[in-house]
Amino acid sequence: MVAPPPPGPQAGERVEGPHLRPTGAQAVCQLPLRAQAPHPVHLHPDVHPPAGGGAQGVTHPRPPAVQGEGVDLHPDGGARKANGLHHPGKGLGATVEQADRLHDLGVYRAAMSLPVIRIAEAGKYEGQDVELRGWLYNKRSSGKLHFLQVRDGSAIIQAVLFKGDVTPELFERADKLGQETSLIVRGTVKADRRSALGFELGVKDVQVIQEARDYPITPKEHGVAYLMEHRHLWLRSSRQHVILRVRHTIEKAIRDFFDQDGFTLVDAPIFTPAACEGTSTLFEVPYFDMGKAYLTQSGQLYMEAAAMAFGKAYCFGPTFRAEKSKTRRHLTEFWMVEPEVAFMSLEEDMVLAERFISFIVQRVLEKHEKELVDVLERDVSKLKNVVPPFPRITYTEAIEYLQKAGHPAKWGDDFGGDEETVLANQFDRPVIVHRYPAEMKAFYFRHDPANPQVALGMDVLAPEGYGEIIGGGERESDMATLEDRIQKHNLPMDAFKWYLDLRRYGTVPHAGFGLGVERTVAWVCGLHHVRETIPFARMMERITP
RNA sequence: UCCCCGAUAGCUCAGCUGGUAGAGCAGCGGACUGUUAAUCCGCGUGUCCCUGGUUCGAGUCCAGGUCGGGGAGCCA
Repeated sequence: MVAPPPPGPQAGERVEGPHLRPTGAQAVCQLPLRAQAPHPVHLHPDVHPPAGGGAQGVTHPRPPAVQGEGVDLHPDGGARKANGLHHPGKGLGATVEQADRLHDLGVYRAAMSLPVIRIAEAGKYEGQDVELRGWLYNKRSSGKLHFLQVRDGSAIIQAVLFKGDVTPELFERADKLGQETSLIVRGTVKADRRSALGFELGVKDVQVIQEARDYPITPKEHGVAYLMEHRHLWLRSSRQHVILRVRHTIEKAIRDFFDQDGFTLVDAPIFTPAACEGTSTLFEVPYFDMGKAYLTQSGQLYMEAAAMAFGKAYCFGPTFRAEKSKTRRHLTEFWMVEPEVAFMSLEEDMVLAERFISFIVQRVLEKHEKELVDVLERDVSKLKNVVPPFPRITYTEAIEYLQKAGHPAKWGDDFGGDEETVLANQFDRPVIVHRYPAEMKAFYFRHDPANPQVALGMDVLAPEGYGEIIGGGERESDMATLEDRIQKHNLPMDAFKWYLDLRRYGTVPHAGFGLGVERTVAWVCGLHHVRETIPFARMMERITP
């Protein structure tokens, strides 16, 4: 738990406007608008393949202003209200139209032999004419030239229009395009030191796919609540783009780590018959004639079965908690990865956890150090420390330390957020706290043979106040002991029959842990709140978008 | 469930001890051949969250409600 001086942006944080997002140029639901009499070299063969959806009537070459059914085309930006923004598909056979569009694009490419490239690889095409497909991120102008910032999901490039290089119609039109207008740009890649990317595009031609108006996320500040309402668009912003790419890298690193280490991915079920641990509040769902089922709060028990089958196994999936927690580190739906290993002790579990976390963090640094610094303003020196071994202290030592530091903690209490932060702040990398009072832990933890008062469990606390990112430990492998615990915890023995079978048929010592993906991403990125670490956050009072 | 804070223009906010609201940005029109949240000139914008109360008069004070933000407990 955490309640610390938030490292990242504060509660009232503002976030930038523009956006980013991958995906190819597709799903075009609006007829393209084209510059009249385009650049001589790059004439638009405004010839659609025999328009199957002839309803559009847009098969004529270069109409001055074509009116289709429900769709008006405007050669300039003057008549935007009529520009069909609000009825994209009206009167269109969308499928046919899309097909035409894609076919159409193919014709252009073939006819002009222009490579269609992603912006991130623009450097490979210096001096060449290329085609980019994307969205207008922002624009500026200065009299006789316009600067269009175009993004395609891979990066942003500045496309420069000189008045003398394009038709007057196109030049005027370009100045009126709204943010997030989808477009295709053709031009020459040029090296330029003034560009963040190192390259610019000298524009020869712009083809508008759909003209966007009044995009809600402007290049100015917005509140978090507003941005969360527009999460589906907020994903396009450069900040969100970095965060979700780091999440992607972390998820890939998780899979790579376990894959390289001989683990088998075994997916755990989402519907479960009862509370696995008997602790948290779960989401109930009706389940045919069998009464109620619950959304999983952990795949661990199933991973114990998997570990007995595969030796080393892990699951990686969503987890659900119905607790009414309104904090910056809680979601009702979050992702957790849970490895479980046969013949593994608590000590080895801690070694696995520190190797695992270090691997993830170093992988993120390899791939995203520049973005972490430039966009998220993360102090990466604190991440570079994250290498084994991690400091380890027992719960009892932690309590003693807190008491010396003047906290009213006593043995048997769980740590509050403040205490966790105080502990974590003593170290320059994650700290492992182990051997908690047995009573605080779930029934399946093995108790320490040297001191039955404590369970062989461990938590990994992230630095800088991010709190618990891993919880795990060694499981009870003795059947009689386990049966006894299930009874004492008042859990339904029936539901654990299969679980006890794991002890009946070839039981072995085993251990594992669970790592919360969102908290890990929040820590690595230095974010204030976990809601930014998942594409569409589910929280107590938010289920849309 | 409990505690604290907030709600004013499309967005972000200001609005003092009560006198019927105003900045920046966005939008629109114009200027500018190197802009980087471009700049400069001009234009428009309001159920001041809702209901009731106090008052000559409420954005402002009071009560209740709604919605949002943060925290506690619990967890990853």
